[in-house]
Amino acid sequence: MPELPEVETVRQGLAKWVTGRTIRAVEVHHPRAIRRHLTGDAHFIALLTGRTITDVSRRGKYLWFPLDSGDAIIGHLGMSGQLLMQPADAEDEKHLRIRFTFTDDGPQLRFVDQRTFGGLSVSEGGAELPDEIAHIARDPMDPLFDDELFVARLRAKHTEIKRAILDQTLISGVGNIYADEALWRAQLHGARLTDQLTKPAVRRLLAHIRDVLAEAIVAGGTSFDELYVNVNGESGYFDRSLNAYGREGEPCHRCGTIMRREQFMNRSSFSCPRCQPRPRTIRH
DNA sequence: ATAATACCCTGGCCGC
DNA sequence: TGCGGCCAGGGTATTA
Repeated sequence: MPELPEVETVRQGLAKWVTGRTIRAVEVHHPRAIRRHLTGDAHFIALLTGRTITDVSRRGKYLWFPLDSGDAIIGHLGMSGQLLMQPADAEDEKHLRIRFTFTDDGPQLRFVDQRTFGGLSVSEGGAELPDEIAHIARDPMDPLFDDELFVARLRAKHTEIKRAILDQTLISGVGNIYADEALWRAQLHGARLTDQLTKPAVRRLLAHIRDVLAEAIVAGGTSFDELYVNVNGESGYFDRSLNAYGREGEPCHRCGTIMRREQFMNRSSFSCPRCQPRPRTIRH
C-alpha cells in the first residue's frame, strides 16, 4: 500500500531514470487508468507526445512530472499502482495500463495497476503545482510544512485523531499503516478526540509521524507482497520494523501486552491495549 | 459549514 | 475443486 515513503522511493527512482528524456509515444491500455483526464485518451496522448520530462515532484501520495510544455503528468498509485522502468523487450505485465516510450529507445516507463484505484492525467499548466492537487496539504517532509498551523487546525476539528491524520487536506502522505505506527509511538488510541488533545501531545504525535516516515524512506518503504515495489521491481523492507500494523495477537514491542485489532473507519486498526487505552469518553 | 459514509476494483484467502 | 464471501484501502462524491 503506497503511502508517502513508498511514493517517495518511487519518485527518487523515477527522477533518476526519466528526467531529461523525451516521450516518443504513449499507449493507453485501460481507460480507467486515465479516468481523471476528463478530455479523453486522444487528448492525453497529444499533450504528451514529443514532450520532455524535466523533473519528478511529490506532495503526499501524489506524484507529478513537470514537462517542457509547462504541463505536468499527475500520478497516483492508489492501492496497487506501480511505475516501473522496463527494457523494451520485457514482456507486458498482466495489468499493464499505460506505456511510455522515449526517443532515446532506452527503458520504457510502465504504469501497472491491478486494482485500478490509481491513475495518470495531464494537468495543463501544472508544472509548478497542478491545480488538481492544490487542495492536498503539504506533507510533513516538506520544508514549508507549518507545524503550528497543523497543530491548531487539528485541535480545531471535532473528530477522532486517526481520522484527522488520514485527512489529506490537513496533513498528507499518511495512510493506514503509518497512522497506526505513529499512534503506537505516541501511545495514543486512534479514537482519541482531536479537540481534547493538548498542543504538546499533538506536537509529539507529529514528531513521531515524521520519524516513522523518515525511517521508512531509508528502508525503501513497506512491502507485504508484490503490490508495492520500486521502479526496478524491488521490495522495501520497513515491514520488518513495524510495531503496530498487522501485529494482532503478537506481544507489544514496548510492554509485551498482546496487540489487538479493531474495526475503525471500515478498516483494521492495530494497537496495544495497555499503551494505547481506548478513551473513556463517549463520542457525541 | 463540517463530519461521516458509500463507492470503486481485483485477486488472494477462507470455509463449506 | 469450486464457489461465495470477505478483505485490503486512497480519494472523492454523496449524505447527514
